[in-house]
Amino acid sequence: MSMASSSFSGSGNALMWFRKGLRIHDNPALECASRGVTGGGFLYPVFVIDPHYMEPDPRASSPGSSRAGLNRIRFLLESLKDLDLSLRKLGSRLLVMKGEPGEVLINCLKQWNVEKLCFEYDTDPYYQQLDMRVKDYASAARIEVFSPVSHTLFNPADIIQKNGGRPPVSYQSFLKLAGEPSWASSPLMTIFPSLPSVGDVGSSQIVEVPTLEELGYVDIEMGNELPPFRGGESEGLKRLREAISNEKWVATFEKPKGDPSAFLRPATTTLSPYLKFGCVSSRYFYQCIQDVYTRNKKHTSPPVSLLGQIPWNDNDELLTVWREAKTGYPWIDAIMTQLHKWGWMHHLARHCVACFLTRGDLFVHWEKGRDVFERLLIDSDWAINSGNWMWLSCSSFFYQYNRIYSPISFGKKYDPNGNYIRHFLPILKDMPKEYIYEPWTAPLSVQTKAKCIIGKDYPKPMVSHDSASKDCKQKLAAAYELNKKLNGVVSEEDLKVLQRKLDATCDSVLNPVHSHSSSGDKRQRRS
DNA sequence: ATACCGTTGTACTG
DNA sequence: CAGTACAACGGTAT
Repeated sequence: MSMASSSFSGSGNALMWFRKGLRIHDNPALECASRGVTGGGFLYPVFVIDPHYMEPDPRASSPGSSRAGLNRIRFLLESLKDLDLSLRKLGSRLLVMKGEPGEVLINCLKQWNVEKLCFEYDTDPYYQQLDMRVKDYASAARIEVFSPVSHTLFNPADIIQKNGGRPPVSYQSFLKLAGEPSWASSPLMTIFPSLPSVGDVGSSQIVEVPTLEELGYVDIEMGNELPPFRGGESEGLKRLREAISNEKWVATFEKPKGDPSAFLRPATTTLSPYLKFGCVSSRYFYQCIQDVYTRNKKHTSPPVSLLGQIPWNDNDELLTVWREAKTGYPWIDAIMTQLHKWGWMHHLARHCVACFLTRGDLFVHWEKGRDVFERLLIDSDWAINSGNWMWLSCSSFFYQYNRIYSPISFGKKYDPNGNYIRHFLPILKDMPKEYIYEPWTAPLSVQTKAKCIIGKDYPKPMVSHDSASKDCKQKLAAAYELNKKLNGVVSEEDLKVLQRKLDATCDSVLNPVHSHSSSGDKRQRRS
């Protein structure tokens, strides 16, 4: 059938479904929806509040819903508020509705006589499923669907296709396959003088962007530290402009050299939450950086087969201690506290806690850690988060398992005084810097003076890093060896046998350290 | 088959 | 602060 003839004689109405991509600038779906309105038709900009994502879950391990921590929900609400404001300036508004998104959307399509549906393509498994349902309905109802790839610089499907149907498993091969984005030198900023108006919404229940209280978050402790990130396109673009205004900083930026303990003024752009929700377009961000590179010729440059083959522990107690920031290693616990309070940490800080949970010390499955990050980070993205956990746990992409982050010395080299720890773990704020990374080594008199008795006010280390990390290395070596021997085909039974064998030899995880040895006398090494 | 390389280790030395 | 030894993986190019 012909789309042109149907829209000629039809309503001319279009529906823009916002999920991520909460912005006006460089928004191909919004642009298409706006252009798609014909002959006095209307544009319906919609956001659906999904109770599973937004409503309090009293059984969750920390404030928030079952799927999202409070900080991310707050960020999302702020972003929606800003989007609504921007739409109103253009003569439109955001139509906020509550309910199961698929159901709500299909109902809207029916009621409002929509001929064109536009929404950004999303690779998140949750949206893959939802979008399939909505698309199926739309095609049956002869509604035109436009779902562009605009959240990411590249279409993942293109990369996989170029690689012969398989995802690349090294960063170098990914870079090579990706190349230069096709839109790299075309203008992306869309300036809308105005948007088509919103039509009659019939019997649909439209609400204002809710507050946290209206969503049922009534018991939020006030006076608690708020994350220093306000959601929304306006704030995101402001931060982007600030970041790129220092061209020398942009041109010489080297990610591994950033200071993970910097929190008063973080060492990166901190644009990740804005990119995650699409408040800032990743493509526009890319172009801004390219512009700086053009003006600064000398600049820095950028970097699945093993799933389930590593015999990870299935120990939820270890996971809980890690999640609740009670490992007894101040550097690790401070980072986990920042995760709870801010929903954001420096990427190297994320490395430290991810390594500690998985291949470095506790040997807990990376998926457990991923799920904690997925819920609590305000910038968590399903693919990036999963990929990074595979990377850090040496499950894919990265395999040098002997390179383990020390929960003591890694942080110390950036922040010898321990200011970061003092800020996020105030119980340790009076601990002398000689002991702040290893407070269990402080003499009792020092602990008393610092008003922090280890084992009472702050926990003893849950494991000895020295022996735990040795065990982890041994386990990974055994897993890799088995994997090689069996040519990558490891059965559940093989894994169980390996697990039993390793449990017999490695038991440090069950034996917390009690020694008060100082850091200087652990030099014994044998091979 | 082999050599080289890899987004971001640690600990010691001069 | 740069250079080195340590131990040593899989992917990729030749």
